[in-house]
Amino acid sequence: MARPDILVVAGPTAAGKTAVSIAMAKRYGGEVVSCDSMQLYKYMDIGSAKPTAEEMDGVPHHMVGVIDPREPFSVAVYQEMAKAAIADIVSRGKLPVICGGTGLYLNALLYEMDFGPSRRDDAYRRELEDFADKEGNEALHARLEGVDPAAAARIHPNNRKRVIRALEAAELDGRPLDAFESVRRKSDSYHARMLGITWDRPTLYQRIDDRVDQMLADGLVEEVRGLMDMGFTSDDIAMKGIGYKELLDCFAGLYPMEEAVRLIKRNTRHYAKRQLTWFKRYEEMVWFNGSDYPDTESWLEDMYEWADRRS
RNA sequence: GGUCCCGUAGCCAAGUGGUAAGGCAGAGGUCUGCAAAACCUUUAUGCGCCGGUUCAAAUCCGGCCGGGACCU
Repeated sequence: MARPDILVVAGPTAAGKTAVSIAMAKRYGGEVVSCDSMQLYKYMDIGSAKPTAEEMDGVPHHMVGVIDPREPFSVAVYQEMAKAAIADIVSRGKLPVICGGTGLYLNALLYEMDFGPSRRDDAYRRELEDFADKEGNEALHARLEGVDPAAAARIHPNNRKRVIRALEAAELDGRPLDAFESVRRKSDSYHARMLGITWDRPTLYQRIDDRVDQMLADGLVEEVRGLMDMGFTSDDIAMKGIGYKELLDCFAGLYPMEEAVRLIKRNTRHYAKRQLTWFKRYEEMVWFNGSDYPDTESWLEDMYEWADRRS
């Protein structure tokens, strides 16, 4: 049985992944599998820039609005669910179009990442957190050095989250993170064609600013208020998303609305930059820079041509 | 016209004689269970301009330019 082909559309936020992935799905008889850590959640529509029913234009979408923000979620769960969705699409003879903004989640599909049984232990994490508060980051890092020297060498002592996760894996799971490195290779489950979309930096940043303004005009404030009414607080993981956390802090009286908007734009720019750094690592990715084209049509035309050639 | 204060990176800003803190923005990067997260690296041969004093000046002196306050 031939490996199923999948098409990956990746790029920084606000580049236009949604429109491109839907256009691709329509042209090649595909269905979109979202690879986005925020669009997964229910009730968070405007702030996570979910495609509207109108935008979807009849193209089925998977992994969008399927998780309650209260549920614990992780990349391991994403991997399992997304792979099932891809298998389902392939079984129906359709093309899975992975629309990706979350690098780690994309890696979970493209690489042989074995997460094993769930070993997340919040109590243990808290214990390590307390230890670090009292003894310092260096002391925590030294503990890791004792059980998983390779991981300790890779993780900066200040990166407490990672140090704690590595300790959790080594001490609780008995499987040092370093063991995963050996299986860190390209997955042979899929033959992925990688399409990267981007813009010149100033244009991308302008698009981000404009989109944030649009989200506010579309009712982001009301959406966040609604989530607060449902009982969500800034402690909830899903509320750590850009646009949500700033507005929550604003409502809590930490700063005025004007400042919240400024922070949302700035944080989104930072995020876009990190995404770009992540996606640059995919050498097989072919980039299409929207700034090189006079209009969306010619931009898409070039992508179609590339896709036709590679098919 | 006079008196006083201020002028340090794109922005905020410390530094009052010994060879330019820090923060923000920007740029680059890391990445196997919170990833829209977390973390790392990097940014002034230069302190408004010109001259002087000194072994040594962002720091002291003089002049000029620019901004502000007050007085007439």
